[in-house]
Amino acid sequence: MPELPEVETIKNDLRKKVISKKIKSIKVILKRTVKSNFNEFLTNLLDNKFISIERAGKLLIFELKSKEMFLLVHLKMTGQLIYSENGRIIPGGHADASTIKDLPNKYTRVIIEFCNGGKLFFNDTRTFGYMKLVGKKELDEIVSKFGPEPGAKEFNYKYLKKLLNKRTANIKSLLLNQQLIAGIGNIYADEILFKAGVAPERAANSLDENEIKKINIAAREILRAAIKYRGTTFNDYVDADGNTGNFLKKLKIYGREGKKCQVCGEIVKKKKTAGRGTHYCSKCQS
DNA sequence: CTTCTTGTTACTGA
DNA sequence: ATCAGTAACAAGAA
Repeated sequence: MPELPEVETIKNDLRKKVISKKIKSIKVILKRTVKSNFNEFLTNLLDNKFISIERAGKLLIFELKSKEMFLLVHLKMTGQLIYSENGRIIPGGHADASTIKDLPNKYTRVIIEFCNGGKLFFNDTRTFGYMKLVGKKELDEIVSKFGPEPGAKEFNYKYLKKLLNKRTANIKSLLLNQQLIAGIGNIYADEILFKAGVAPERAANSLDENEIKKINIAAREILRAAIKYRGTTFNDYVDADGNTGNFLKKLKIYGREGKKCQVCGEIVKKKKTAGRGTHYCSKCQS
């Protein structure tokens, strides 16, 4: 489940690999993955090059050199973007062994080939992810809908307080709302609330100053640490070299249902909140 | 066989 | 406007 730290890792990896390389060919294996007009998609990308890669929440934005066009890539739950040269994955200089053996594989939906022979594989088991070409105006509309990211200056106590004050919804659903805060998904929402000591079902407007501050700080710290560890691989996530992330072993609550809480020893529980599987410690979180 | 998994959008009824 | 719940999308794991 790529969330902000995973998409950030891929972005940083790909910047070193595909910027300024001329696009030689595009192979669209599953048409439905490409949300743009098919011929437009091809003609705008061919012989073009990416000049920058940015990220808004969980959305990747590849800026194209000509025509002020942008390639958007959303990985949704199972999407992967893996770059390889000469059929081999180029190690990015970090420890974990690659989990990807064969490329393309049965889940490869799009291949972008560059003039140096390098290929960018878009794999996606469940095919919810997409690629889409947009102009500047449409890009701005999309990006303007995202709330501030936990790492941004605007994401401070004042912002959070104002946001939560007037809302009765449970805090977890608001952490997951990309229009309010961009980049948090199910794994990090649970981790943030555990670290903050706040129960996921608490009504946002019932949180006191101290709890809001704790959530604010926990969000910043957990996402920063997860980026440092190159993200969490729970199921499908790999970085641009096909390597798994290293934050899984740092998770304190997500996926630990039935195990002992690492802080107090209570059994970690799981239930559905905000429509998602939600892990929590009934002793540490209230 | 059923149930569960999740990012996002859409829809319902409150 | 906000909210909780659900479906949809899809494919695999358990």
